[in-house]
Parts: sequence; C-alpha cells; structure tokens
Amino acid sequence: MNALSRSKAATIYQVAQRAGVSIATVSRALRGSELVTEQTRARVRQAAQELRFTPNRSGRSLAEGRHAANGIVFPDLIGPYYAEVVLGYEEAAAGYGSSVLILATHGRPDAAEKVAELAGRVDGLAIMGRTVDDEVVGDLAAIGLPLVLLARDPVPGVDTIRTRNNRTAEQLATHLLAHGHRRFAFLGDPADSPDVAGRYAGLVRALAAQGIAAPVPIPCALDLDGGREAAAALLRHPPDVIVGANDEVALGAHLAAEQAGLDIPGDVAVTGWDDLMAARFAGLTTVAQPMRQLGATAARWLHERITARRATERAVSPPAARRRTLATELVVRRSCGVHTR
Amino acid sequence: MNALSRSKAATIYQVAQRAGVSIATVSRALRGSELVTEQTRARVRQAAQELRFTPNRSGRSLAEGRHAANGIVFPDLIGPYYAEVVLGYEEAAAGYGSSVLILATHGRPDAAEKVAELAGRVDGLAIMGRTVDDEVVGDLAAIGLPLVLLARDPVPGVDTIRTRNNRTAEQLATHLLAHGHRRFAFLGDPADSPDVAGRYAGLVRALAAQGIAAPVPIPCALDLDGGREAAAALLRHPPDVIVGANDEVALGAHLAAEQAGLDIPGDVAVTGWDDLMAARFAGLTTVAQPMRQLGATAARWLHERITARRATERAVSPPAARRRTLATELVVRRSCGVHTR
DNA sequence: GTGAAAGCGCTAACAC
DNA sequence: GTGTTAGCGCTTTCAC
Repeated sequence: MNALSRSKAATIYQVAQRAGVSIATVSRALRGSELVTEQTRARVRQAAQELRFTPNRSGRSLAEGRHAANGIVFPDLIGPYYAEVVLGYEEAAAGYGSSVLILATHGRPDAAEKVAELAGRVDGLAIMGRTVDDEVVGDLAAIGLPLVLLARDPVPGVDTIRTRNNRTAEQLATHLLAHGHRRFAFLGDPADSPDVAGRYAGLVRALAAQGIAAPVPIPCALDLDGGREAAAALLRHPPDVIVGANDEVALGAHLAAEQAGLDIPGDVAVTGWDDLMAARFAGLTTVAQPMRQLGATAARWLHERITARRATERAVSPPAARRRTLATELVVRRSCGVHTR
Repeated sequence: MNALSRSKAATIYQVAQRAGVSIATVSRALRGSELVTEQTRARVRQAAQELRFTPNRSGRSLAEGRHAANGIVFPDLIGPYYAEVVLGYEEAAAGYGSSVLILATHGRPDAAEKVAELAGRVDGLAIMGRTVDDEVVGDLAAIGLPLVLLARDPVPGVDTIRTRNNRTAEQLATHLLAHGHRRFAFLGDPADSPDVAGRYAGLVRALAAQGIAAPVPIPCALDLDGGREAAAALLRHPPDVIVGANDEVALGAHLAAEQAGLDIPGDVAVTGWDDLMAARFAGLTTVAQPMRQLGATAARWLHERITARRATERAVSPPAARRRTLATELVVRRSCGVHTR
C-alpha cells in the first residue's frame, strides 16, 4: 500500500514500525533529542516523511500537560479595529510558538459558555472589551488560567491593557472648543464599552471645565450604519460638532451629513476615534490608537504569565497583576473645523 | 480547601469524587446522555460547577478522535480584506460548533512547517492565496485532511472557492476605455497572488481587444506604502489611469498623486479592487468582493467535508472536488474619470 | 442506571 | 542509544 493512498493521518506507531525502532525513539528523533544516533534519526525522518507524519496535537498536549496554544476573545471582527488587534496578537503569539484560537462573541448570550469551552483548549486567554462579564473572568482566573484583559475595565488580580481614552478625549474636546464649537453631540453608548465610556467622560470633563453642559449621549451601533442613522435624525438641527465614539460612527455621520447636503466642517464638524484607514481619506479628525501594539503586548504578557506559571508551578504566589495604558494621539484633519494657518 | 483557591483546572476525576459517582457517569451526565437519572445529573452538575470544571479538550479530542476545530491559513491580516474573510469564516465555523485556529504566514519561509503543525490540531483547513505551495497542499490532501482552498489556484482533488477576477477586470478596463483612457499603468505583481494575476490578465485582454498594448505590471507591495512608492515614481510621467491590484495600492497611488499636486481624475485616474471602507471615502472606483461570503462558504464546505468523511469513514471514495467562483461587482465612483451625466 | 476498564497518540521516566 | 511502560483526561464499550 502506497503511503500516499492512506486516508488517515499516520501515528507514531506506524512511523516506528516503518523505521524499525520504538515509538520512544521516534519521539526523540523527531524532537531533536541528543540521545539518538544521527543514523537512526535519519531513518526515522525518512519514515516520517514517507508517511507524512505530523504528531497529533491532542496526544502531545495531553502528555505534556499544555496546549501550546492561546486564545483571544473579542466582540466582533467587523471593522478594522479588532482585526488590527488580533493581527498584533497572532504575530506575537506565533513568535512564542503558540497557536492562536480566536473567538468572536458577537454579543451572543452563550458567550460565557463558548469562552469556558475555549478555556479548555488553551494555556491562556486574552479577553477584549465587553465580551463576558467580570464573573466569568473571575472564574477563569480562579482555576488559574493565565489571563490578560484588553480594552476592558480591570478585574482584581488580572492583567489589564488599555489605551488612553479619558485624557485624550479631553484634549480632543479642548481642540474643538478652540474651534469655537459649543454645541456638542456625542454618538455612541457609554454603556456599550469601557472605551466609549472613557471617551465620553473625557469629553464631559473638558466641557464642564468651560462651564458647558454635557451633551446627552446618543446611543447607536458602533458601525457605519449606526452612525448614519443616529446622525440623520440629529442633523435636522445640527449641533456645532458631532463627536463619534469611534471612526465608523463618525464616518456614518459623515455620510449622513453629505446626504443632507451639509458641508463638513462648515455646517457641522465631525470627529471620530481609532484612525482607521478610511479616516485618512475622509479627512476625519480622530485619535490614533496603537492597536497592533495592544494585541502584541497582550500576547507577550500572556506568554510571560504562562511561562511564570510553569516555572513556579503552584509553589510561590504568582506575580502581581499588571496594568498598562497605552498612549493615544490626536490626529487633526479637516473635519473638525477650518484651520486658519 | 475552597474550590476557588485551587490553582489548576479540575479533572473529571475530581468531579466524580465530589459527586460520589464514577468518571463514566460524570461524562454521561455532563454530555446529556439519557442513561443518567436526573437526580444524578443534578449532583454531577453541582459538583462540576463548584469545581469550575471544563473538560480538557485534549483528552476529549484524543478519545473522540476529532478536534472539533478547524483552521484558516492566510498570508496576513494587514488591511481589511483578510479580516473580513476570517470573520466570515469564524462566524460560520462557530455555528457548526468548531473552534477556529488562525495562522498568518507573513510570507515566512517556514510556513509549510507551521501549516503542518496546525494540521495536527484540526479536523480541516482553509488555505488562502499564496501561503503554501501546491506540494504542501497535496501532502495535506494525501493524508486525508479535509481542505478548502480560497482565492488560490486549484489543486487537483481539492475544493476551491475564488472570486471573479478576470471577467470583472475586463469590465473595469472597458469602462476605463470608455472614459477615453489609453495609457494604462498596472500596480502590483501578478506573481504575488492568483488574484492579482487574474486581474492583470483581464485588463490585458480587454486592452488587446482594442489593439492597445498591455502595460508592463509595476511590482509593488500590496499595501498603502507599496502603492504610494510605486506611484510616486510613475507620476513623473503620469499615465491616463493607474489600475491598482487592490484598494490599498490604489489608495497609496491616490496619496502620491495628491502629494504631487495632481488632480484625480483630472490629471490621472485611479482604480482599485476590494471596495474597502476607505475606498468609499476616497471616491475610489473599485470592485466589490463578497469577502465575508468567501470565508463563510469555506467554513461550510469544510464542515460538509468533515462530516462526510466521518460518515463514510474510508468506505467509499470522497465526493468530487468542488469549485466555485463568487461574483464581483464594479463600483464606479469618481476616481476613474468624470461622468458627464 | 452505573462502574470498571480499555484505549485514543504522545512524552518521559526508567530499565537495559 | 534504545526499548518498555506508565500515565496525561477523556469517551465508550462491556459487565453488572
């Protein structure tokens, strides 16, 4: 029987038989152990190649007591934001020799269940935003699964990485005030995500400093259509400026304004958050976030946690939880108002 | 000892002990077997919950002989294109109860190795574009791993899903010719991906039909910077129109033209491919592709293959390889030329 | 209805 | 150097 015609993946036993050695030797030879003659190793390699042998990961994981994989949980992959974070994560994790499992919760009610299942497949988990609540995070932490929280409110004892929202939002608001804008509208629901909450809070604080009342946030889906619909209603009596919770919302408002025959920034100014590629071409004033770095840092921290855990192996207590807030940067383009200079 | 304070994931044995039953009963109870008293099931559930028990997937996979996971291999996640495909894939795969592993090859030389390793973790694999060569695909197919190829030249015996490039490229070219454009430039290397090759081929054919010589393709990285650099050089003697291999390249050309003080489409027309969000805001004429659907279809086909494989279990020969080409659509905006109407 | 035990594919400790 | 063997955590016969 030709090796090519077999219809199931070969096992270590078949390789051993073909090479005329024991399975232990096959394992050693293929994993680069010193304890094998080069000659034997060659024979084993040959046999493995002929059978197209790839070790079954389940078997290996079970024996090693680790998965050599970690996961990242995010709300969705719609829009470029999460994609960038996941990319940064994958790239870094691959560098540490970990496979990457992804899970988009899509706001589904069974998210907790899915995450629990995922937890059984990985050595560690990065969890983004409002995917699962604190209790679920706490449960995962309790069983000792290494965890990193991303763009999410901290949970005691768990590492957290965020990007600066509050302060940069103030900066943005200050810039808008300097343009002479006084009547603000905020598109997005602070209850939707900690990021949105932080951005709104920063805006409110900056306005309060000038004695300007906070606009009531207008809840909307955080995508183009959400922004467009919310803005369409709003634009019957346009404010001075529409502050979108993210770029997609802002771009949606942009489309709505265009459709209403309004000039940006002449009739109404618009700002976003994230600095997506589209923002650049729409001339949208926004805030740049290091999304790739967010993902990459998460992967690194997770790797460190996993390694540390293996090293101490329930001996000493684990290192204290880390927190980091990555810097963000105001990107001024033409949508916020005319710059006379 | 409080359940919360244990530092390792609980096993089925601990649950069994706590519930006062055997591990077989735990397994049955938790998996919804009929062969358990409701009373016993309740006790087991209780114990499992207290211990925060999640079955170790490796153990289960090994016993079941399947991973309940599949993977998707893509060149990169940079730019919104792949992200959309992966999203469509993840969403559909999750619906079939499969976890999703992702692998970005980043053009690395050890891609084949990484893919082989991934193959040992999954029940099936979707492989995109120029990530690994035909030989690797053939090897995977030979061991009977269910496979779906995406945006990639077919390999005998393997399912393939693509989007229409050639014909829509002709359509695009025809439109550009109608604008009066005669001197064409093509930005992108046909050797880079089957998609680029198809798009270039369609362009060439449409031009040939009008007796116009094909432009020599100008190789460049398929991202903003690649397009910008290539275009910057080109724009010293601007052609009538720059046809970008994808939107990012075209948008890069857009930036270069802007920087050179050239008007689009007055001085030079620009077109792309993919219909990214940014294309809309840049007013870029492009071609829309059903990226989500591409991913979703891949997941479905893979699921069908995996199911079929399990059913027939090396009895009859597998169903013949399927091929599908998804429709694409020309999206005309202002960057291709003035529309007098 | 429940338990005992075999076995999934692999690694690693131990024996030779 | 190489082989034997005991698990890793789980599912699933097969007994009872």
